[in-house]
Amino acid sequence: MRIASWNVNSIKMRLPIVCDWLKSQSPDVLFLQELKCETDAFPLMEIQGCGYHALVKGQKAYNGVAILTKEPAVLRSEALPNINDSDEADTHARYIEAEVKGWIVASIYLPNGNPLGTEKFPYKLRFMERLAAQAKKLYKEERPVVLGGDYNVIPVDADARHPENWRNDALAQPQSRAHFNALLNMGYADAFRTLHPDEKGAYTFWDYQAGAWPRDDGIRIDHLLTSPEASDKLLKCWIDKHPRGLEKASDHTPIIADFSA
DNA sequence: ATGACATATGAGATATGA
Repeated sequence: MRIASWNVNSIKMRLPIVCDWLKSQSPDVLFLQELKCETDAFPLMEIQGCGYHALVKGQKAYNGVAILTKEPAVLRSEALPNINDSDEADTHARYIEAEVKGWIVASIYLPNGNPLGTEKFPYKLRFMERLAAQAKKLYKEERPVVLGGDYNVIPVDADARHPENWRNDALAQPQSRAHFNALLNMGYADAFRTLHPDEKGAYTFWDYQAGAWPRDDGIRIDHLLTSPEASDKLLKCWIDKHPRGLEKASDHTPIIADFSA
């Protein structure tokens, strides 16, 4: 079982790169984020032409998530539940959950949360609370679960080339990290860190601006979190930097994990 | 340094990203 995640920053702009990557890496499951198109505008025919099924939760202009699978998948959810009935409905397309080959998988586009001091940061933290509640529910099913996506969290300073540049950023705030750690503390594993505990310079995002990519000024914010039943099967986890160097690249690059059976 | 890039929207600038 090969499961990957990639924030493509517009599926329409990235379609040729994504199709090439599907053919070369042949993942069983690929989580996509930042589709930036409505569900009906998703290039379904082209993806099917690459040999994949797609479950899509789109939205006009922003956000948008999908789960691509070789085998047909069954949709489980298109949004995180609210914790309190009084909470207003979340209109952002940031979560989609499915079952495929006995695995529970979810593609997550966690809010960025910047700038601090605006309503965007508490929205990020509330979203993370709702994610934790859903993660706990899935954990109790005692099945292989992979929660993958753009978490928009730099877990520790070692996950940034220049951590000092992120001190006042929502991605590295103690509250953001605490919510991320809550997922680990309830028993999910950060697949990449589990297999590469001391590796430095492992990044999944490089800004378009100021030559961040050629200077390797990156951060690790795309993660695959695995339940114990999935962690037990984890064989390999790596970041494929190649797509970030292509013409018309996304600012994120894929993270991939291989599991036994 | 609220800038540089990139993308979507809509048809010119503005919102969003991280």
